[in-house]
Amino acid sequence: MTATIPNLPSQYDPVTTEAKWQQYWEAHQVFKADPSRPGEPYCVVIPPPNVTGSLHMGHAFESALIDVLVRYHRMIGRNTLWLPGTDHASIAVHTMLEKQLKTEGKTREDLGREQFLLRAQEWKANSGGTIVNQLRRLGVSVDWSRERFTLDEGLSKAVLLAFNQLYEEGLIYRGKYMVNWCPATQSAVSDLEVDNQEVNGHLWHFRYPLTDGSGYVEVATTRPETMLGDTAVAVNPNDDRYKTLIGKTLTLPIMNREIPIIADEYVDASFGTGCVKVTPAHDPNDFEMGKRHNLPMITIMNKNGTLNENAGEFQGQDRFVARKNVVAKLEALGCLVRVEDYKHTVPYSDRGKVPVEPLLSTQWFVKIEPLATRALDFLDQQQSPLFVPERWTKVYRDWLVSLRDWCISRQLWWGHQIPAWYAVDQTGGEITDDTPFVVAQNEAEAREKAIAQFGEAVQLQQDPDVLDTWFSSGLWPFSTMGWPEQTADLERYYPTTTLVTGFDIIFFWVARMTMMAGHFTGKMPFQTVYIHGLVRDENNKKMSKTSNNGIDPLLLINKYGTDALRYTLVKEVAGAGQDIRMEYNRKTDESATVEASRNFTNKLWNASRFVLMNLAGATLAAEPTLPPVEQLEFADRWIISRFYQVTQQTRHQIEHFGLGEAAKGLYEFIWGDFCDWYIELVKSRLQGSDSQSKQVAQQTLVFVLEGTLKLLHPFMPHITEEIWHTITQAGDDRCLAVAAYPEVNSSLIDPDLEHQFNLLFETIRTIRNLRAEAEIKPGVKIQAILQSESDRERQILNAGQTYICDLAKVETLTISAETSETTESSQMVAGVVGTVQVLIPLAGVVDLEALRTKLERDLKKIEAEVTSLSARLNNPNFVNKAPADVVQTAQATLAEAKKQAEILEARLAKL
RNA sequence: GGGCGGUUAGCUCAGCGGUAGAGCGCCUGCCUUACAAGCAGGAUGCCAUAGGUUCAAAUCCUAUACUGCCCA
Repeated sequence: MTATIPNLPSQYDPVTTEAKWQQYWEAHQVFKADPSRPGEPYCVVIPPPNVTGSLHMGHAFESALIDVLVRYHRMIGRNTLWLPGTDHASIAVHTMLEKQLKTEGKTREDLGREQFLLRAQEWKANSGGTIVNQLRRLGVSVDWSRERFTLDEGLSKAVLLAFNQLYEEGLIYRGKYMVNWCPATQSAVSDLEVDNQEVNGHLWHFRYPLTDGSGYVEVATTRPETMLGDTAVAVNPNDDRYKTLIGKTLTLPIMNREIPIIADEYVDASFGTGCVKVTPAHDPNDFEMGKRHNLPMITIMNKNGTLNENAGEFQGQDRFVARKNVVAKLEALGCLVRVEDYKHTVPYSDRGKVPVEPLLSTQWFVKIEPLATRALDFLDQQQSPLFVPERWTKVYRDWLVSLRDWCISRQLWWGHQIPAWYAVDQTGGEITDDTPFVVAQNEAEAREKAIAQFGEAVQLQQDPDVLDTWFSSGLWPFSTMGWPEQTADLERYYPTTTLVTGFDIIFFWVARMTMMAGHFTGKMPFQTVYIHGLVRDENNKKMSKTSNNGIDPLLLINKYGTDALRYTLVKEVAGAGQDIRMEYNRKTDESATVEASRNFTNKLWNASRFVLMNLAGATLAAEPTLPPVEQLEFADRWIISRFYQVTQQTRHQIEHFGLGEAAKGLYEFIWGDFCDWYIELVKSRLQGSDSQSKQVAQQTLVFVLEGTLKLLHPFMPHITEEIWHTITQAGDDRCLAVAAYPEVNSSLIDPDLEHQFNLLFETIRTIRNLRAEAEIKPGVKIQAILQSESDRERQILNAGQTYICDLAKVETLTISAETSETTESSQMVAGVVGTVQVLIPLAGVVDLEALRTKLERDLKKIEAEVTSLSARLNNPNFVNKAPADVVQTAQATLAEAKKQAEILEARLAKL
């Protein structure tokens, strides 16, 4: 459309280019979804990062994967929405703020709930945008106009409704159960927030005397202080050693409490002495046993981890101090038998980083079984959702089968406050375990309900606790689209198409979403769950905050560019679901793998420069087209065939989540086929005088380059957008991000042609190799003789004559069927490709010994091939049982190898 | 203890029934007017070990070893 050919700067500059296009896409609302537009919907919701977090390699990796999928589907015409947002990370923010307060010598109680929340909001306002802005630097194609936050008004409404509905259906209940108590954050945490760590501890053996003075039993424990709360000792009913003791009582040392010896199947007779102390209020298994045997449940601990009044003389001591003191006391009483070193697992609080205490406490729970059953039905009857890779299905399934009820209350302030109001006037103005309550969507409704139940004078107080963050995250795929309102978005984009997330979050998040979605929407929230691995550091360690081994993606982005980093991450993911390792030098902030990708961007940049620099006299079309097919030359047809092949492969790979393979395929096409071969093949035409040939080459270059930019765009959005605008002279109104992805034109795919080119390339390589070995200077033009008895080979070589001459620097090329007098000479170096004998005459000295060595080496290789192939073909089992085409290929290969051996032998004979 | 991965060139990893590949690194020669972040050529592997299935195994099966992860 213009005669002025723009020029690109000599080096690609990612920093300014990337910022430019990120601003452009956002300003032009390129990724804003419109439910009223046509096209099959393609929708992804972002796995919401913590609002207060900052970008780490995991986000970069996951976002890169999602962006490839989303950009691809947008380009193939799907009505696409990628919805971004963040979650409020209740415990993380809470502990962070408490730490901050501590440095000021304050507690949250000093501040009060209102002030504390103000502070939290302030903090969120200041640092909450960090991760979102960092995500922008990845160039993700999200719809920012739909950004959501789990504490938003809309999402909070969804949480309220969900809670109320589940409560009314009897799926949420309040009760006194054993929970994981984190003394550091002083909150209950769910089973999932507990991390079992192996520690080198001790096993203390104690002696408890029988009350009747007839002896004693020996018990062992890793937590001696809990003995203060023991209310029984249990043995296995089939354990002959203790059968006679069942029903007798013991006197608990220190506390001098009389406790029974009970029989319970739970006890493993082969472990330790076969006698187990039972502390129902401080151990989950003991709790169950206590319930079975109606044992008293004595809580000996305060919520901050110190012992309470039930611990007698140890009251007020921290649990670990008390542990030492209890042991000392038992020793003084003569009840300590022995102490052994013992490796065992201790549950730690994920957030608090201290051992959790199993504690009997009143909390809110979600009854999981009906929800899990629903999700399981979807999985078993409709294979929904589909996991990629498939093996994660089992992980997901096993989890749903073995779920325990979900403790959802947290004794924290930052989050969704539990919508339950207590009639505190009924219990002396305080919330106790027995205070009656109503559950409602708001205080007014609660009052109405409460008045109906308790009369006008009722005094209400809302539950001070908040909900587990995952309760709101579980609603994410539909709450973000406006649920419970029937919005256009919900109608159009829900259920979402694909969820992309790490396997570490299948339990936390994926299962909770499917359970919640199954219950509230009657559908699975996504069709496919694409599970990726984790990013590991250079020592193969998982990157995490606690190990402090994270690599800041922004450092790499600043150094190599977003496209290079993204491409590296995607390329590495070939074996889907596999962890990827980041190779990285912490001293220099360099990464060889990212550098390689950066080099690739530069290669693409310079190939594009080359194309533009050679368009003199040509016009740039807004939509490049192919030259008329009949004008296409040999090489043009070849690159076009390759282009459509790679188009087909790329589309297929992306559709099947083979993102790494797709990325690698494009790399090979661009660097190998397009740059190393096609550009080199057309250089002489571009400088030549045949104007039609020149024009066809120009047009083909532009066509293939433009199509390739489209193919590559989902992987490297910025550089492709930049180059595309230059070569298509697109104005502000068009952009590559919403251009149509190339379609496959299979009529132009020509495998036979590609084979022919392989022979040409091999011939060129052989000549180059011979030149190098003969130490012919790179600039020197030479004479070459190609001799083959095969008509077809000669035909191909003839068609590619100029290519061979150009690329192998051959001045005089002779292609013949027969050996001639000149070829009989020993004054030439020789090689073989296919059944073509490649000969380069050397005026003067040929190092005959060197040549002989080379030929013998080649011959040896080929003879080995002949031997193995012959052996195979002489085996009747192979010929009879192997598929015909395999046998045929083997025969053809053998024939060729024999011919090659023959040629080499003849050559050797001439020396 | 149960489950799931991984083990292929010096390094990072592809390949997953037809006889081994890439990038980086290494060696040699080149500033050939797109690119030295580059070009051309080259070397390098008992595909962890042992059995088995098959005409044929890096590839499928069974053990073993080492290694990582998840769950108790």
